[in-house]
Amino acid sequence: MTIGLVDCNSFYCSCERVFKPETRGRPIIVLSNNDGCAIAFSREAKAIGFGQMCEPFFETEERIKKHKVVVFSSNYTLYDDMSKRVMTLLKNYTPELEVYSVDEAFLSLDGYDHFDLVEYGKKIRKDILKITGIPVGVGISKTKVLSKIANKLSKKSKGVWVMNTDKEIDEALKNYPVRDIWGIGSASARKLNLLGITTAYEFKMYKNENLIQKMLTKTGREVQEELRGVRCLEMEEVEAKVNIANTRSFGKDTYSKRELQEAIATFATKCAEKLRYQDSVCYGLSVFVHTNAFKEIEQYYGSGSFVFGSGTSDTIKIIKAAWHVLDQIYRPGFGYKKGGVILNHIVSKNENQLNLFNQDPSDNEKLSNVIDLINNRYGPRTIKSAACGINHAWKLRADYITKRYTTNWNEILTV
DNA sequence: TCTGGGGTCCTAGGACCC
DNA sequence: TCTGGGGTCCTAGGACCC
Repeated sequence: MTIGLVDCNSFYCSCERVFKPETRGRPIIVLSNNDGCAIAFSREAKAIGFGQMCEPFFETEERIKKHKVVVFSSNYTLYDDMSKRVMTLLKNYTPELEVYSVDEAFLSLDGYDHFDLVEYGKKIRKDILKITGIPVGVGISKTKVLSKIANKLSKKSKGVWVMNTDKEIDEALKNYPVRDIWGIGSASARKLNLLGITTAYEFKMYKNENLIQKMLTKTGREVQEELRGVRCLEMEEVEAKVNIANTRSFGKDTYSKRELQEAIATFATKCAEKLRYQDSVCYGLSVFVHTNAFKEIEQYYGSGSFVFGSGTSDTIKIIKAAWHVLDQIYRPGFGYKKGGVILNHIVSKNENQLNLFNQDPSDNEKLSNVIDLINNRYGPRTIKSAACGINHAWKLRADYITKRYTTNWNEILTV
């Protein structure tokens, strides 16, 4: 019974660093969409006091200058591609890989007990670094929750941490704050503190399981069992998404309905592409727009939803529905700062039920598929609905964006 | 005065994650 | 001037059914 967790160190920063080797050893931060706030920090940046998730960028500019921090806008095209490379390599080290997020994956290592797991972890690290340029940490233990902890401890040693005996595990848990356990957030940590529990070890040993179930629900109870080495969270197949969203802050306050329509159409298009990519259809969507919550002005938050007669993944249909909702929620006079489209009630294309009373033949699957093909070959948005507009006055800021070195021939690295 | 019992389905909201 | 985005799971409670 062994599970490994491989996690890329400061992933976004590391991706940028691969193509800018001159930034080695220098503090790096990566900004969120719209250059709004800091979301990723290199080790050097953490060492000089950065690291607070979502700290507003403009409030840190002084410190950034002072420490000569290298700043990047986020470049998700690059990060996604680098992520795929890392994950593809990781498949070589396990019969079963669960990609948990863009920068981490669980490896089933059942039956590897006779291996020298520390050496195995070191090999994984070395190979990934050599081939992709991304440094990773490897944690190995009995359950997912424990391997998460092992992974965190790996960052403070040489990148690999294995704990498989009860002694090794208890020793680690005694110094591990309950708040830092995977699955225990601030609300649960507060409740556990009330019971006098502050370390992972105390949580593991706490005997009143019924109370834990009551206070932290099933989720919290499973975490407790996992700390005890009992597997509750299995390796999972990566399943199709149940909700698909595309939401953005606008670069400026937006008053014009026309501009909102363009933004909403763009979000809807993006959602529909993701939907088709996973061979699904949706039965409903919701749309929201709201004013700038940070300003002391009259606020308005509008949202509404739409239900389709039968499942669809047709971009045109989805845009029309989203606009219909926008018509209902738009109030003139407000400066909108944020908006989004969320698709829900998603099922596999094969399970789509046609509606007896509403057999809509306009669902143009072929058209959407051809558009996808063209956009895949010639670049995103080569062809799009005119509804999305051209100028994108609402567009976000990205003043420090790097090139798409690995996915676009025109932006390939020059040496 | 007193008001059954056993279900299912859906949704909103909380909590958590990266 | 400026404040991110995209997900999952669980539970309680309402609506509804027989």
